[in-house]
Amino acid sequence: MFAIVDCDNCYVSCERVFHPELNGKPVVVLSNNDGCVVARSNEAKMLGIKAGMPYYKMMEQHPNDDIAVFSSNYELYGDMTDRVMTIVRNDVPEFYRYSIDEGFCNLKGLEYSDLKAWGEAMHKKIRQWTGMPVSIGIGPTKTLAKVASHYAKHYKGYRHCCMIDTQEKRQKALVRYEIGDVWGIGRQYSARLMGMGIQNALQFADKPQGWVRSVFNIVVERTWRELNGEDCIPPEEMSKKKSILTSRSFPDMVDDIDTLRTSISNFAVRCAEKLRRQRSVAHGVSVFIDTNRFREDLPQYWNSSYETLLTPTNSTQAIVQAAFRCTERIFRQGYKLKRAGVMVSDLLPDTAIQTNFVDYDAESYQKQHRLDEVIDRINRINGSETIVLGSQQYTAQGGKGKAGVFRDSIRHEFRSPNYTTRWGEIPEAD
DNA sequence: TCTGGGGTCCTAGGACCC
DNA sequence: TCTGGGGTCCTAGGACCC
Repeated sequence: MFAIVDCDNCYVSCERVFHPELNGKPVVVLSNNDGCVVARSNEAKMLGIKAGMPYYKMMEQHPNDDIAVFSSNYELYGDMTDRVMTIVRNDVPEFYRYSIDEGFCNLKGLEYSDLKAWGEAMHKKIRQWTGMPVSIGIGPTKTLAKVASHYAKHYKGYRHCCMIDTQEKRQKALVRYEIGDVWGIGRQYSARLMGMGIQNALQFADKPQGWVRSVFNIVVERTWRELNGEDCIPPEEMSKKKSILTSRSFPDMVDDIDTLRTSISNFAVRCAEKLRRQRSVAHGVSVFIDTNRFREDLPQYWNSSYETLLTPTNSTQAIVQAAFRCTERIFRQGYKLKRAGVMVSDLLPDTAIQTNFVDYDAESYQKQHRLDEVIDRINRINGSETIVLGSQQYTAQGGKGKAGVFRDSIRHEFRSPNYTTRWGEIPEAD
């Protein structure tokens, strides 16, 4: 049997831990730049606020509703959810983190204990120790566990834990489950399935396997098998990433290369840090830039550029320089850019670097490596961006540009403090 | 005025090889 | 008029997830 532990309205719940007066009230958390609604409390959902709705539209549509609004604070959410997942990990034979707010447990060996009681106790413990409300679904496959967690979340009677462990329970759960809510069935597939008269998960699961395979593909077929009780999604302990992307939308549009380079530099530095954290090196670096697709009145331009590095690396300097070269190749005068990003790909373990004869210089390589290590350590202890490259802090707009004070150019007007990681710090005092 | 930021896997088709 | 039969690798695009 598998269990999934899933934080309820994760980001909202993190904020509420430090604002208990907001329990029972509508609360939303916004994406970067305070752009879209990315998390909603149940009360906010009941007001009809949709996920992904632009913040300004929410304000237009709800001028008189008393809605608490937070900018996203990933440092806080990351730390809170780490605590939750640690509690679970320490209590089960096998655990893997699936996303920031979910983790799967393999409960093998516990089959003869009362798993439902285990789930209820787990919920209680997490709530007590961290303040985070979670829902727990248990089933013979991960997809069925997901179905179960949906019921745990929406029906009080389950006391935060629902288990599918018999055929009758499976059928009862699936017949009332919309096809589009099934894990692995997204918008496109559910539209097609509905067109064929398949509304709920049981109708889908009852179709012949060969039909599913021939009309769709092996991915959808795998979901079908899971719904029929066959475990076939491999655990994949979120091992190392195969590519790493750092990208942002700009709060204001960018049309000069110096400002763009500053952002690209920041993104490349983040990519290099993430590479080193997972002990990988990258063979490829790419950069993309994009105008604002919502502004049909402005000329549109998007492009990307990729380059292969002679020697795979995770050195900040090498990756920033490659990203700069990519940027030069695609930047065009006269376009207002809204978004850009840096991606490192073709990742390899840092233990197996295939060096290149032409440009490999062991001494400077070692030097750079030690420098990166020291900077990582300082930034880990003192907070990220304690030390930055010169190229990261150019500010054309100037303004707050106190020398040596690096600020990312992201709007987050309603950000809460990093309660659990940096006491006393007031982010974005200005 | 104002619209996020990450990832994964699969498939079809083209280039290229013998 | 009629023009083989395999392979592999890479890429772009499309689907999905959170």
